Amino acid sequence: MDDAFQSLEKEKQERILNAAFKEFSEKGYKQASTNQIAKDAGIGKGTLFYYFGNKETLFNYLINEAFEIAYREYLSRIDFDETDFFNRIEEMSVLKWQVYARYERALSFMAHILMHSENYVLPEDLVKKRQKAEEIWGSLLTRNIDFSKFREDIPKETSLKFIRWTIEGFRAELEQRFKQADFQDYTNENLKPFYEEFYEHLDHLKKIYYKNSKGEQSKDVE
Amino acid sequence: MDDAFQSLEKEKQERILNAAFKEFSEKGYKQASTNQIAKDAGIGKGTLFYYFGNKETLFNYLINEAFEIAYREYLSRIDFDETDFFNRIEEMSVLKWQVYARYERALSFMAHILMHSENYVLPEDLVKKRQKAEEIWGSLLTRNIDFSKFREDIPKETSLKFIRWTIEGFRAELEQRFKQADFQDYTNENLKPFYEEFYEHLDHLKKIYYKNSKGEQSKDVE
DNA sequence: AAGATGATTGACCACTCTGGTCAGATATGG
DNA sequence: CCATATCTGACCAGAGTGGTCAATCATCTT
Repeated sequence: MDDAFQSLEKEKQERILNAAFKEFSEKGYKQASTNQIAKDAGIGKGTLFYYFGNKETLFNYLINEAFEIAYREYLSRIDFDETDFFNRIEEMSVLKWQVYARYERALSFMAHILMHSENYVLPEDLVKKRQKAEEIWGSLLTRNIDFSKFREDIPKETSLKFIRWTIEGFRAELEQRFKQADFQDYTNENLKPFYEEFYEHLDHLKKIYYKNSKGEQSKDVE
Repeated sequence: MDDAFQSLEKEKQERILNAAFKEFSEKGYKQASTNQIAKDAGIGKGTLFYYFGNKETLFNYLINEAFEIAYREYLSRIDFDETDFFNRIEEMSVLKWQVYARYERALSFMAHILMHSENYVLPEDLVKKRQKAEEIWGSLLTRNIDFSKFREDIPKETSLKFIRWTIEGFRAELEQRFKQADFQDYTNENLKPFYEEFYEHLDHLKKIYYKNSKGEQSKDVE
């Protein structure tokens, strides 16, 4: 059959895709080994080519799949009716962690190809998808946000960048910590302390970048 | 001679080291190709092995060299008598850019091996150097800093992290912009607009994270 | 039970690239 | 002119590459 791969049990599909996501995002297109992918997925090398024909087709399939996931599970779910900046960013972060827990490999793969986009020529039908995704992506933190709450003595765009960078820094630190501690089990239960840390940070950021309408700032000396 | 490499003109040494730095930091130890390094350095493959004997020795030489540079050109030059946090961070950043302009490849290489330290076993004499470097590194933004200037309503460690993350975010954005614009010429003249942007950011951060002794914050509405 | 068809495999292919060697060429200095 | 140090790329065995295919296995139909 032509789409033998589609007819597989979902679990097997996922095993194969994850193996491929992993290999490609770790080594890039050229250095990635189809042998390794097959071995990692627990199937024969011939089977892999039976499904996808050749390396390039597999790669394009992965790109499409990753974009599909990112859109379906993340971008399309943002609630643009939420106008408070910090509520929006909280919603985004929580959603992102959930997606990451479930589709870590796919998202790492996407991050890789976005980061090294110079090296890859996307097939035409994917270019549009990419543009649309980037458009939404870029508007996540700005569309329909109530910026009147922000302090006035710093340009709004600057505040926005600073907040984004701060949260990205926190995310990177978490990733580091997870890696170091061999963190595996991304259940909500296990993540609880990190969520609390995150909310604490959000509170501080709000204190910093929102207007201080109550004038609390001046209780200086301890 | 045994240290034929040391007797070369500095320029040739540097060409070879840079080629090696580049290859190793892009591909990692195993995937890096000695052929590529030789070609990139503009010397015969035999010559490379004449100098270093084998791949591993070359690699260890590079690690040592990178640490040497980081210490000599950066860590040892920080002025710990400067107690103002933002002056300290400004000094560090400027110094880092200078070093980066001159030793980009070596620093990227060091970043790579620090990032993937799980994969590499350092030779014993380097472990000590690494520890010492990390010790200094970790104290750059804390030792002999006057923390009484910071606002009191946010934990000092939190403020510190936030500032670090913000500046790291700015640095990452600059790197991105440079890459996109094929920026090559790291002369002070060319960097000027970016310096100005940086100082502006520093001012804003100071306004944000230092105590607001003059109570300026409340000039709200535009 | 026999046959047919699709799914799966790994040995195999031609080819590229690997780290490393070494006989010979070239440069240097006495 | 020799001796010694420097430098080279053809060459090596081995590993790994993407891709093929005859053979096996599994499932279903008749």
